[in-house]
Amino acid sequence: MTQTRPYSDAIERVKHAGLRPTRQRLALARLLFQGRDRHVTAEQLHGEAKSEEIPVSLATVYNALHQFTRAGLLREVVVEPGRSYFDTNVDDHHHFYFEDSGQLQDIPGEEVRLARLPEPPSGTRVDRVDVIIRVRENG
Amino acid sequence: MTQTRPYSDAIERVKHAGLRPTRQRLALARLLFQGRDRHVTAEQLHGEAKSEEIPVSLATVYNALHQFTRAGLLREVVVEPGRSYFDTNVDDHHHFYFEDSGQLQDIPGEEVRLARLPEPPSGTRVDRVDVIIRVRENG
DNA sequence: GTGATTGCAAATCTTTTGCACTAAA
DNA sequence: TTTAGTGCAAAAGATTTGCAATCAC
Repeated sequence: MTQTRPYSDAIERVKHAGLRPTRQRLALARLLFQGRDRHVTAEQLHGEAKSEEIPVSLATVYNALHQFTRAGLLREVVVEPGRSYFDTNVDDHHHFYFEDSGQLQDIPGEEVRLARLPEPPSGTRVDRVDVIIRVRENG
Repeated sequence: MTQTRPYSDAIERVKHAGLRPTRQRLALARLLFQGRDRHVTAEQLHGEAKSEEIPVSLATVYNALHQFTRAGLLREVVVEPGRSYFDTNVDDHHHFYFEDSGQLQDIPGEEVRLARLPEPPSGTRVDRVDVIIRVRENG
C-alpha cells in the first residue's frame, strides 16, 4: 500500500512534467518523492532542503510546489486557514485531519464510499471531491 | 428550505451564546443571521458593516466571528489557502466550491450519503466530516 | 546566446496581538 | 466599580512579486 518510489524517478518526474530539470527542482523532487507518501508545507520542505545542505530559496520552493501541483505530481490540501499542505499521494483518496496536532493522514479511496452525490450545478463539472474527517483526541 | 430568521433573534443568539450583547456584536449578528444563510469572510462582513454606517473595527469582526463559531452559531469553512469563510448554516451539510469564482454553495446533508467511513484512529473521535465538491465551469 | 529559472528583498494579504480606552453589568 | 469588550496600530505568518543574476538547452 505504501509505495516507495525509486530515487532515480525524480528526474523523470520533473522532465515528464515539462519542467527543466534544474538542480533545485530535482533536489526538491527527491525530497518529496523518494520515500513514502507525505504531506508537507512549503516551509517544512524548505527546512528539509536547508538541513540537507541544498541551497534553495523559499520562493523557489513555492514555485516548485505549485508547478508540481499543476503537473499532477502533487495535490494541494487545504484544511486550515493560512497554511497549505502538499500531498505526494495523487491517487483518489481522502484525509483524516488531527485538529490538535495539525497532522494529516491519508485514507485510501476505497475506505470511503460516497453512495450519493448531488449533480454539479449546471454549467459546471466536478473537479474533485474532498472528504476531510476532522478528529480530535479523546478528552 | 431557506429559513429566514426573525430580526429580533440577533440579541437572543448573542446572549444565549454567553456573550455580552454589545452594539458591535448585535450589529454583526443582525448582518449575519437576519436573512437567509450565507458564507462570509471577515473582510466582507467588515465591509458590509461599514457600508451600513456601523462602526466596527476589523479586529472586532474577527473576534466576533470566532466567538460565534465557538458558540456554535457559525461554522468555519476552509476551502482555499489564506481565506476563511464563515457559514451561518450550522446544520449537517456540505459544500460545492466554485473554483473559478471562489463562491461556496450549501449542499443539504441528505444529498450526500457516506455509505462507508473508516474508524477514527484510536484515541480520537470524529469532530466532523467535511465534504467539499470542487467544481469549475465547463470549458 | 536566449529564454527559463532562481534568489533576494520588498510587497501583499489575512489574521493575531498588545494595550490603553470604553462600555456593560 | 470591575471586568469584558473594543479600536488601533503594530506584528506575525504565509505567500507572491519584481527584477537582476544565473542556468539549461
